[in-house]
Amino acid sequence: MKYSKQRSLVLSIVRGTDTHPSAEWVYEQARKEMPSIGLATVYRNLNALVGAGEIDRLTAAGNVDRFDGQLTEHCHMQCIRCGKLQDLYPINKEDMEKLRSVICDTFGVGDKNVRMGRTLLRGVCNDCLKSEQ
Amino acid sequence: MKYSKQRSLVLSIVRGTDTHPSAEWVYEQARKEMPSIGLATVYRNLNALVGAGEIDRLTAAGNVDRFDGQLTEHCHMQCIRCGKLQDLYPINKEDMEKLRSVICDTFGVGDKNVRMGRTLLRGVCNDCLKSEQ
DNA sequence: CTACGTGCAAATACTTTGCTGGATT
DNA sequence: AATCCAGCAAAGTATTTGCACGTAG
Repeated sequence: MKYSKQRSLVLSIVRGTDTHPSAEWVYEQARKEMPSIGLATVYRNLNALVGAGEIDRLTAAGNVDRFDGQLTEHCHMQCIRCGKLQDLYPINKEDMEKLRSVICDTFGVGDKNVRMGRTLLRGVCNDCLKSEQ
Repeated sequence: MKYSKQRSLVLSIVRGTDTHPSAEWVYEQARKEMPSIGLATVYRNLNALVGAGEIDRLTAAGNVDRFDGQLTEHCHMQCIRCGKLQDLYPINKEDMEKLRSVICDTFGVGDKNVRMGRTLLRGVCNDCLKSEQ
């Protein structure tokens, strides 16, 4: 893949944050550095980088697509009340493997079918649990 | 909530299939029974039924929103190659509870934070595994 | 040098909204 | 009777695409 200035910039922006940025946000950041960049270019590069496995795409109900450039494997969780996305890192790194095998056993699917780092857990976040009293 | 003829029809269509229909598909089915129904009405009713907890919304990368009216708790899995969605039912019903507690332990979140039936597992389906050789 | 990337504007796809009249409780 | 719902058309939002030019490898 050719790494144009624009593509490198988009990648470094997504890698440089853990806020799960939207395309629009990446575009705004990119314009600070390169005012002539176009929104379509940002979209095209986000798609190209997802395709190349350099970043991940997070698609979740009520949200525009978001992107994640963090390299260490982790899950995401979305609150079904407020829609908020958060990162979930396993307490012990090796537990991610164990978790996968429990999931595969539970549903009777093969170990190679599940990618924990791409999985979206959903539930109710602590803030929303509190306000539901 | 008032149950108009249109709303009841939309509900029965979503309840009557396990194919995770899109709004468009529900609309086409609904028109067979009630040709005057409008697409906006279908969207409004799908949203109302999701809000009332009568059906679930499935949002996944590369797909339009889909809906699920199946009442027994199950997970969904999306293939990260072809995008296909499938239902995952636990081999033993009570394993869903055990699975949830393993997940919560792994990430150090509370038991009430996770709703398995709303969670989207992701990975590679058997068909795609095969064709990747 | 050539394939691929860019910026712009227009197009697309899906979903929501405003309005006026109609149905439900 | 009062409130909520329907149908239609128009608007909105997020994202993609066509095209002529530019640039990385």
